[in-house]
Amino acid sequence: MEKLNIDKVAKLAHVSRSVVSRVLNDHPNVSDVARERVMKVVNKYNYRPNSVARSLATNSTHEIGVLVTQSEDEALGSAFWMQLHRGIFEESKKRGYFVSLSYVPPRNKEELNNFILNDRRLDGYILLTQEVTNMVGRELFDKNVPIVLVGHVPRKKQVSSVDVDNVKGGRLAAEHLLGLGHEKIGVMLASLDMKESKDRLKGLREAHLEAGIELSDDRVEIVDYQFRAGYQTMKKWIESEIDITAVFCASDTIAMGALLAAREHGKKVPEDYAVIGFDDLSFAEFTYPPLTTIHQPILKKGKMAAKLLIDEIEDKDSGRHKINLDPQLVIRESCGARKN
Amino acid sequence: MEKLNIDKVAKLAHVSRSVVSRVLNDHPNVSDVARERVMKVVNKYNYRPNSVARSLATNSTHEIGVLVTQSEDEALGSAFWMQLHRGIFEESKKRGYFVSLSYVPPRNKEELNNFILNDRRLDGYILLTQEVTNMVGRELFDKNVPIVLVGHVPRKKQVSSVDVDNVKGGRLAAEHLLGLGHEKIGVMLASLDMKESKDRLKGLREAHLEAGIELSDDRVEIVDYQFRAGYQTMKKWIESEIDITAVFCASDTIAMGALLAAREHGKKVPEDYAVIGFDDLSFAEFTYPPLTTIHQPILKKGKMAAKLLIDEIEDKDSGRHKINLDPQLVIRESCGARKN
DNA sequence: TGGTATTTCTAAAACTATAAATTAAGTGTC
DNA sequence: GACACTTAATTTATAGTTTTAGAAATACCA
Repeated sequence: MEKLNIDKVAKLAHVSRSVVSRVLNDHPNVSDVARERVMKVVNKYNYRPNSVARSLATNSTHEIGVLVTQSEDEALGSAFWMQLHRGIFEESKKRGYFVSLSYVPPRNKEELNNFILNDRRLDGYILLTQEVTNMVGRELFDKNVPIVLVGHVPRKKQVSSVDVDNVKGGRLAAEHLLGLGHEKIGVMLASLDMKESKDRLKGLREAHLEAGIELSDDRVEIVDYQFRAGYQTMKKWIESEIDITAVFCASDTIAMGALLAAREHGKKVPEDYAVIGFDDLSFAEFTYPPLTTIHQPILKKGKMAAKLLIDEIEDKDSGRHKINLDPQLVIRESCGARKN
Repeated sequence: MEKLNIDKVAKLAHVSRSVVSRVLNDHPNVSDVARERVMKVVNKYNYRPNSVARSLATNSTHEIGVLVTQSEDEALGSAFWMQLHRGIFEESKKRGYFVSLSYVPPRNKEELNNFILNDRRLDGYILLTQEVTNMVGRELFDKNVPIVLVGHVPRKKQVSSVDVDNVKGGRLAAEHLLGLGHEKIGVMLASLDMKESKDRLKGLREAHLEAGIELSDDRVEIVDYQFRAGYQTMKKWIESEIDITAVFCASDTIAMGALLAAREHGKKVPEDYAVIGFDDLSFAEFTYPPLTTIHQPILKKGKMAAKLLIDEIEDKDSGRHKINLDPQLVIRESCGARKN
C-alpha cells in the first residue's frame, strides 16, 4: 500500500518492468492487453513514476532556474519584477516546466558561475542581470548549459538574450518632452552600472543633440527604483528651486513619488512640471494626473525569455537569438499633450 | 575531463568510493590523509556530486514548493504577495533550501492534492490559500507530506499554519474610527469567500456592537485587491452622495485608489472622509496624506512559514503549530488623529 | 612483546526508481 | 524452414548513499 514503484506495479500487473515503462511513456510495441492491465493497476493505486528517478535516468528535470543578481529586497520591491516573473511563469507552465527562483548577490561572478555549473538539478537558466560586467563566464559555454539573459544584451558572446530597446525608450521620452517645448529636463536615472540606465541616458542625449539642446549633467540624478527616491529627489529639486520644466523618471514608481512631492509643494502637473515615467505599470493610468510614460512589454519579455530557453533545452532551435523589444510612448496627461 | 562521477574521483584519489562519499558528507572514520587526498582531487576538478542522484538516494531534494491557489495575475498583482514571498525566500536560503513556485487554479482541490501527492520532487509545501473550503485533503496527512498553510488557519486538522489575527485587525481599525467619532463607516472588503475577509468583517462588527453603533450592510462593498477597485468604489460612493464619514479599506492599495478618487472630486482627507488602510505596505507613509493603516508583519509571516516547514522536514520539531501574528494600528494622518 | 580492541580502509553489494538498449521468444508469411 | 515483425523479458545505465564483511593498521594494556 505504501510506496509504489515500477517493479511493484509490474508485479501487480503481471508484466515486466519495461512494459510498464513503455506504457507510461507512450512507446510502441505494447499489446492492448498488456497496456490495459498496466493502466488498471496504475489507476487503482494512483501510481505516478518518481520524478527524481526519472530525472536521473533521462538527465532532465523539467525545471528551470531564474537567477536574479539582486538582493531579495531590491528585486522584490518592484511591480516591474513581478510582471516579468509572471511572463516567465506563464510560458513555463504552458510548456510543462517548473521554475525555481534564486537570488545571487550582485557582482559575484564566481558564485554565479559555480552555482550554475555545480547544480545539475535544473535544465537551464534565465539570468536577470542588469550589470554591465559580463556575469557569464566562458566555462558555461563549454559546458553547454542553456542560458538566456534578460536585461542585458551582450555584444559578442554566444548567448540568447531578451531586452527592451532602452536607447529608443530614452529617445522617445526626450523627443516627446522636447517636442512640447521643454528645454530644461530633470532626469532621475537608476545606477549607471546598469546597462539599461546607460542606454536610456544615451537615448536622452541623442534626442537632445538632434534638437540642438544641451542636457546638463547637473540635472541628472542617480536614484534607486523606489517611490521614496522619486519623492525625495523631486522635493529636493523644488526646494532648491532648480531650473527645470520637465522631469524624466526611470520608472513609474519613481514618477509617482515625484508627482506626490510636487503636489505637496503646491506645484501643478503638467502646468508647473511635465512628468514622464517609464514601464507603464498597471497603476500608471490611475495616478493624478494620469501618467504619460514609456511602455515596455514586460510580460512579453518574460514569456520570450522562457520560450527561448525551453526551445534551447528541447533542442527545437539551437541557434542563439538576441531579441530587442520595442518600447512605446503612451500619452496620458502628466505632460500636457493631447491624447491621440 | 568531462562528466566526473564519484567513481572517477575515487580512482583519481586512490581511495574507495565509500571514502569519497564519507568525506563529502562529513561522516566519521576517515583519516586525515585520505580526506586530504580526496579534497585535493575534488578541488582540482571542481567536482560536486550530482544532486539528482543524491536526491534519489537520500529521498530529499532540499527544495520546497510554494503553491499559490490564485491565478498568476491575481497573486502577482500585489506588493503584499511580494513581501510574503521575500520572507519565505530569506528563511529558505538561510537553511539551504531552494524554492519552486507554482500557481494552482483556485477551487480545484483535486488538482492541488494530486499535485502534491504525485510529485516527489519537493520536500514540503507552503500553501498560500485564502479559501474557506479546506483545500487540503485527508490523504495528505496519511502520506505525511510536510505542509504549512498561510492565510488560512483550519480548525481541527493537524497542519501547521501561519496567519495574522484578522479579527483583531478589523477590530483595531473600527475602534480607531469609532473612537474618533465616526459613526457611519464605508467598508471595502475583498471576497467573503476568503477567510481573512470574513474575519476582518467580524472584527469590524464586534467593535461596532461594543460601541452600540450599527454597521449597515449597505455600506459594505466587495472589491478585489486593486488600486482600480478602490478608485472606482470611492468614486461611485461620492457621486451617489453616500452618507459616510470614514472608509475602511481591506488593503493599502485599495486605500490609495480611494484617496485619489476623493481628491479628484475635491474632497479632503481626513476632513471630508477619514480613510484607513490595511497591510502597511512600504508606500503607505508616502501617500497624500500619509495613510493610517493596520500593520501586519508580512515578512515575518513568510519567514515563519518557511521555518515551520523546514523544521518539520528536518524533523527538528514534528509538532504542529498554529501561529497567529498580531496586527497593529499605525496612526498617520489619513484619519485625522494625532500621532502618538 | 603479545594479545585484544579500536579505528580505518577496501571491495562488493544493496538500495533509491527509472529509461532505454539488447536479447529472447513468439507469431505469421512465403 | 528462413526471415520479418511484434512483443516481452533481461540487462545495463544513470550517480549517488549506505551497509556489510573482512582486512589492515594502529592503540592500549599488562
